[in-house]
Amino acid sequence: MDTASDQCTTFSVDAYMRDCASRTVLDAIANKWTCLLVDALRAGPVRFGVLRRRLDGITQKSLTQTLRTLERDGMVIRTVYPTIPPRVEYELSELGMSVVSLMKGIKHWAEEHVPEIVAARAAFDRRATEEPVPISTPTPAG
Amino acid sequence: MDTASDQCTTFSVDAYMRDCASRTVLDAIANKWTCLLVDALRAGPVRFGVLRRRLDGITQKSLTQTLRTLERDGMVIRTVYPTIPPRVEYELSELGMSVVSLMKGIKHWAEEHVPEIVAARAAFDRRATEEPVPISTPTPAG
DNA sequence: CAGAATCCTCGACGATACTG
DNA sequence: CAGTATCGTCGAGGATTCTG
Repeated sequence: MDTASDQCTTFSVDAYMRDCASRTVLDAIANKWTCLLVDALRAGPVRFGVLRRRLDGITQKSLTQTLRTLERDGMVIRTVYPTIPPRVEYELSELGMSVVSLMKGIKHWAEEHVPEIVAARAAFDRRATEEPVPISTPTPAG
Repeated sequence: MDTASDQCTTFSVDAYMRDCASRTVLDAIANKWTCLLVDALRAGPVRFGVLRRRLDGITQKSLTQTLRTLERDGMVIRTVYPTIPPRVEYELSELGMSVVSLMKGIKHWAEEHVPEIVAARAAFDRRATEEPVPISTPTPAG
């Protein structure tokens, strides 16, 4: 995507996997929980337990993992209050806020075009099911 | 993301997995080859073999699969010319063109912010490595 | 040429149990 | 409360072989 943005020549996979900025972003946000998590953090600092309840169905492991990854990516700030019992708060960094904007763009595109996608899938599956293999349909091609 | 876009209350995972438009889009384009493939199709109709050579490193299986998925999603149009040897051409539909726009937005955000992400990762990893577990470092907090 | 079919690996994610 | 540790599943994607 970066390698051949102007010209469509030959792609180098290795270079792509290393250098393509879009891949980095996609890999960072396309995970199962990342988008929901970022969304759940928009309103401000939240404690771990609250997040877990907010993202109904997430595992502690997945939540910890996703948060850790986002923290490593500089999108989430983790603050530990050394009290008993422990208390940890998570909030979006500036970069994290920017991710919200990015996701807003994706969401906008999605709401505009997902219906077409759904329709296309339905049509495709219908064709695949109904069409009992048109063996001899001599369509006089142009 | 859709379910709780205004209010951050409780998410229903099931509803999210079913209904969230953003998830549909992310799942559709975040695959390993999809972005590169769409990019490789931008210039116009291309034959299978050309695509395979253009996406250096892709397997026939992965290429076929990715193309089939994109076709099912209504983003790619597949045209078969019943000649011998067979000849199949792939091109972007209008929806596919729209995906290019979407990816352009993602790419823009990426080029703007990936450096920060990379830096954050480096800093995080450095901290994790160097810091030899500060067992008894009585830092007079505050 | 443009695939279909098969086998295999590997990482994401869930379930469960334990802890400071 | 906020995790860590361990095990198990499941699907994406690669490698290889075969075909109309």
